[in-house]
Amino acid sequence: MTITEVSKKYDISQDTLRYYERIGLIPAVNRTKGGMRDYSEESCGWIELAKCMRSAGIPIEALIEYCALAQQGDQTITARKELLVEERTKLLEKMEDMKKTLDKLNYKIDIYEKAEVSGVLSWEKPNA
Amino acid sequence: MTITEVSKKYDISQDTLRYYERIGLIPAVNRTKGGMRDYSEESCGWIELAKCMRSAGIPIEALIEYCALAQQGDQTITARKELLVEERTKLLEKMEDMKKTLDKLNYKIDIYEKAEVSGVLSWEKPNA
DNA sequence: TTAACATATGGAGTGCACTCCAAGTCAAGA
DNA sequence: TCTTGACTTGGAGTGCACTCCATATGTTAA
Repeated sequence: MTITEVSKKYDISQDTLRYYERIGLIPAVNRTKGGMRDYSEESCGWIELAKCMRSAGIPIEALIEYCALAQQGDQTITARKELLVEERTKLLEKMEDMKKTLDKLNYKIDIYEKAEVSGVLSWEKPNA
Repeated sequence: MTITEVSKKYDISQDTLRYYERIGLIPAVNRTKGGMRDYSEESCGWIELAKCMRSAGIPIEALIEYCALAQQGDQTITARKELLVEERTKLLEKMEDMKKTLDKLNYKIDIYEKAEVSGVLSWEKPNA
């Protein structure tokens, strides 16, 4: 696959794809004789993984380390697992924060909806 | 309350507290005759709200707009509600992304745990 | 009063994650 | 072959959200 195809398939800019490869967030991509990138099935797998992890805010640093470990073979299985467990813990914490914020948002939206009917907001607490 | 007290109470740096006020993410804080900040109960409510919203990644821009609207009185109730609804939608989308990532993380961790026992990882798919 | 410390301001600097650009190379159709 | 457009690299620039700094002024205990 060309970079244009991969870019469209995963909705990631070509600049970002090149950037990810340059910093080692994904392993080096195969090239044609001319030097153009030719994404294999496996490269696409890495792109998909990168997109998924980044969409959840997993830091670039952690993903670079994961990629480096993965390229060192089976003796890094434990290290990789620990890295993922650590990121999972952080992710769970973030999700809890977001749940709390969601509750607050729901509460405030509810108040505003009632206020739209009654016309006043005097009973709103700023920190509710 | 002094800025030091508020900083400790909400675990936000004094720099960040001043920054939030300067950019209008919270309304102006009362001052003593000498010009020092004297946080009221209401100011603390705003700080708490800011902390909660920011911890979920709600962008600064949106919070500045919300704060500006809130200071204009009851005629901005609908606008404020719409702003919150929009942010809630984005938050929900982010939470879904995170859920997907969590599932993938769980799946991969599970694979690594099994591999630790069997000693090989040959059956791992990169994009699983 | 005076030393020591807290707080004020405006502006510069940082870290992260892209994103854009210039200059050159490769590839495919007329 | 020539033109057009896709692709290459290294490096500079951007946007967001702080974070730090220098200098000055306020506050408090001795």
